[in-house]
Amino acid sequence: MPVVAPQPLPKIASGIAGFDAISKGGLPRRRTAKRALSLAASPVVNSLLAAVPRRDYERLLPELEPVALTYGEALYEPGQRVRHVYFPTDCHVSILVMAEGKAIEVGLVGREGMVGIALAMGVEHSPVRALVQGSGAALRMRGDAFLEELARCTPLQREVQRYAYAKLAQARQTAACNRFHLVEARLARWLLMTGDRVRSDQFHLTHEFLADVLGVRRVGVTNAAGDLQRRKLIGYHRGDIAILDRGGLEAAACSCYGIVRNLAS
Amino acid sequence: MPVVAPQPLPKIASGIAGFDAISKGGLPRRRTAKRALSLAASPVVNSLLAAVPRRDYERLLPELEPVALTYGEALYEPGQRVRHVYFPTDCHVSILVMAEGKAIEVGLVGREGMVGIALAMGVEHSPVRALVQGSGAALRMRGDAFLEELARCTPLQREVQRYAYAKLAQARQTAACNRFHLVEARLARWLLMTGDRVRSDQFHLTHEFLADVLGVRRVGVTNAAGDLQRRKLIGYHRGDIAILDRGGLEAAACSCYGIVRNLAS
DNA sequence: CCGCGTATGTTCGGGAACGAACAGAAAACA
DNA sequence: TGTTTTCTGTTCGTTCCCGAACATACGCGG
Repeated sequence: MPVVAPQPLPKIASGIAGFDAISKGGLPRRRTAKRALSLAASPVVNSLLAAVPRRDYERLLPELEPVALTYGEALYEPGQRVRHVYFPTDCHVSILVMAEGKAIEVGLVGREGMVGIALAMGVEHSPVRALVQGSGAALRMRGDAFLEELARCTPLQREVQRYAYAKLAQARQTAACNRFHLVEARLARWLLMTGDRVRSDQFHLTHEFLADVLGVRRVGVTNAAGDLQRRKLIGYHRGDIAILDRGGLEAAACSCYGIVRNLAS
Repeated sequence: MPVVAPQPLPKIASGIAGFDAISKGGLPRRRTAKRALSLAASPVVNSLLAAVPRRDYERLLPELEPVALTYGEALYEPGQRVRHVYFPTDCHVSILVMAEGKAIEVGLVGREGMVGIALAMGVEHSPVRALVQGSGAALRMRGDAFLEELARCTPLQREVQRYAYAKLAQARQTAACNRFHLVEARLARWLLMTGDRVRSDQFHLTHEFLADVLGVRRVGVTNAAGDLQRRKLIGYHRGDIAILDRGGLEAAACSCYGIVRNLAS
């Protein structure tokens, strides 16, 4: 079976590792992000939460539960009721549409966004699968608490809505991309996007997993990746992928990379 | 050139034709739709507007300008500022993503929705092209007036948000569909969806136009359509398309048809 | 250090769609 | 009426990707 099987529920972070590891990162902060509020003695590293004014944030804080998400964990399954929303702080999550046993990625969420927009838009059941793709920390919140806060806090509402629209635009671009672009270009785009999310040029991903998110055969990934490697754009070894030549990889990727990145604004 | 060239601005309806033609239709009304308010002496036939309570609606009415949209007219071009939102009452509009000279449809809007969600979500410039695909009547509203009303009217806000999420889900499903399904199945789905929008089994569309919305060559459409015709599922003649066997066509279409229809709820 | 699971590489035949080009036929127009 | 435009049908060689199957290589646990 290609995609990792669903697992029980996310475990509580066993040591909030990663939280302070990020704080030194050069994340371009949002306007309201200069507060240094203490959640485990670290600043707010999720862009959406960073939009919440200090006063509101303090009320909201006890509702935010730090969790450690691990590779392969499914946060939502299609048709399931959405009980929690997640704000990644140091991990990223794939949004997958399932069709006839196959899967394909239609969105990617990192610390710039949230998982569970459906709730914010008045929809209680997720039509998609949300799969943790890069292990790490996130903040989890109960659905009803989130909705309450959303109703109360206009800045958060604004940010969430803009983010939701970015997701829409991203999904639309992906629809076009899936139709027009070759596997190799799509692979390159996807590696770049993942690199952006993990803020590193190295990460761990098997061809099998890549085949799933791209909606192609594993062999298709092997060929495309092999070609990229021959051209010294990437290197990999048993799942350890490294971006060697970012510029070259961007040239190999389709224009959708730049378009989607700009959409996220 | 495949897609019809952009045109100036929509003209004002020269005789509000179509408005009363619809009123007898058996549209499944929304819960709040039993009011019989008079806009050109006819009830509200747009589902989103139907969510507006009577009191708010009366204030909103003068802002709604009836316009006649004609086939091929572009309501938005990519990158353009969104000045108006449109509520189709008796027409439908394609949302297209442009990529390298080619186009592909990523959404379809009829009387169940609106064109210009971007504005409602806090985004001022449309990343997509909105092309009138079935001529007919719509209600147009200035962007700022719409935003004002949105802020004031919670029921409208709710409906618009749910609709926006439906659009997101639709775009995602389309992304998967574009990747996995054959031209013939996608064509069948698309004909069914259009039939739903125009509430008829007959409409006018050339192969050339179909090729554009499906993102394939015209020849691809000719072949697929020829096959569907041979199987007596559809009939056509120089752009006049008729669905002959709806059940059969649904069988020929991919499951995305049912999925997307249910999402629209 | 052996074996087995996981990850990657390679091959083969086949099908769907592509780009390009041309032909016929119906409608629109002059 | 004849001419032009629009719409549809058909062909050809090519490319990309598919499904299936098999071969190798690494690394962990016994």
